[in-house]
Amino acid sequence: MALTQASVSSRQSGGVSGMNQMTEAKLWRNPCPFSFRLNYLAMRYNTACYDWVCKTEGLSRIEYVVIYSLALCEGSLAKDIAHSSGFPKNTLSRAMSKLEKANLIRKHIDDQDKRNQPLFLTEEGWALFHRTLPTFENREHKMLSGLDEEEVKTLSHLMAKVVLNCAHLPDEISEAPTTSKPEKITP
Amino acid sequence: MALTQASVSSRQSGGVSGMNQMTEAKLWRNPCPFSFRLNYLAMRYNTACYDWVCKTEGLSRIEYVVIYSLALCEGSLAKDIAHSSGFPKNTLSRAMSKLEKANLIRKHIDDQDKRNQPLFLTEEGWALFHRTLPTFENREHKMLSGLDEEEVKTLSHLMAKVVLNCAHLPDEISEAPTTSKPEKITP
DNA sequence: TCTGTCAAGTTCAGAATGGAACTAATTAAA
DNA sequence: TTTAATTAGTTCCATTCTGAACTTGACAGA
Repeated sequence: MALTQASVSSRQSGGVSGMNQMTEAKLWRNPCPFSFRLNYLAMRYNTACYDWVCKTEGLSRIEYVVIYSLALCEGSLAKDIAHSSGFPKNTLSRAMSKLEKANLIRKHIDDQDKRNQPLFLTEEGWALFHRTLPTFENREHKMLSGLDEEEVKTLSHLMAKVVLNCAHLPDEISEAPTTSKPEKITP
Repeated sequence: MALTQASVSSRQSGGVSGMNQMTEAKLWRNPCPFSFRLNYLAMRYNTACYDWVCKTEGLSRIEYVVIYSLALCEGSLAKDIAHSSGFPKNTLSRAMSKLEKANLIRKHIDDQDKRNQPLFLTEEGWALFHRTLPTFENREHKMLSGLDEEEVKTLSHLMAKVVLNCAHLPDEISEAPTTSKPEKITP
């Protein structure tokens, strides 16, 4: 990836951090600084980790997300994974077929409601999870290594708070653009 | 999206927040809680905003990212956008052709180095940016509405710190899995 | 027990994606 | 100089993704 050497040209290098000027701009004079930081950090985490898991285990991002999700919550349904990860259900359906063929997960059938297919990791699935987890933990740990213990706690707490708040937001933004409200058309 | 009604079945509902059990698990007993919160929040922001911009302006996520990036830093090159956004350069190349045809951006030629194509917004590009920005700002604002002013400041500060720290991390994870180091094989 | 509605998951065809090979320009080395 | 290596950006095409339609099952109301 990049952000290492700043191009020294008419667009002078960023200065402070050795980042290129655009990344500096997005960090420090961005009308949506929070969203940029989220996306940037997610990208720095995901690219490294999922490239690695693809190389070492031959699993795509979504396939690994299924394994990981089941490790945290066995017996869940495909739709639960869809909801917590944001992937569409047909993409998940494909991932799960592959994982089942690879004998990493198993589908059960819920006799209460035969539409449901509670999912479970096989022994091989658990083994894969346990041998890959340290790399993911390690990347997260390295990303946070610039913060002291107290700061990590604060950050965790605040982000959890935002996640909870987020659950109440509508999924879709209503058509109307955010023009200043047309109340008080005439005083 | 979801997280609204928890499925009340053998997998009992999450409790606290009205989220489904899997999302609760990923929030509260996840070995990588930070990464999940990042990805989840990014997803909640991106899905809503980019679906909206697609519906109202007919631009894909990456196309809008180009517009937004240039609004923050005109005269940048395609590779700068690639670096700060994580999209591959061929995908960007395609996006830029479309934006140029739509008369939203313009490519100049750097006479110092003819490989470079500094990019600029046209008047129409600026107009599009200005009429769409409020929706993005608004979504960010709503996501953070559960925090008070002081907390938002702290969160911003800590995330910026993590971004800066991240710039030094390697892009790729070395092949070797994170086994305990083989030092001191025999005492 | 129909009949209509909704939910979970699958299938499929058209669209989007991105790795690899390419062009063109620049710089470094011989 | 020539030659090799590097960089910005483009093109190609096999793979992957995803919206929409579909299947199957559950269930509410008449």
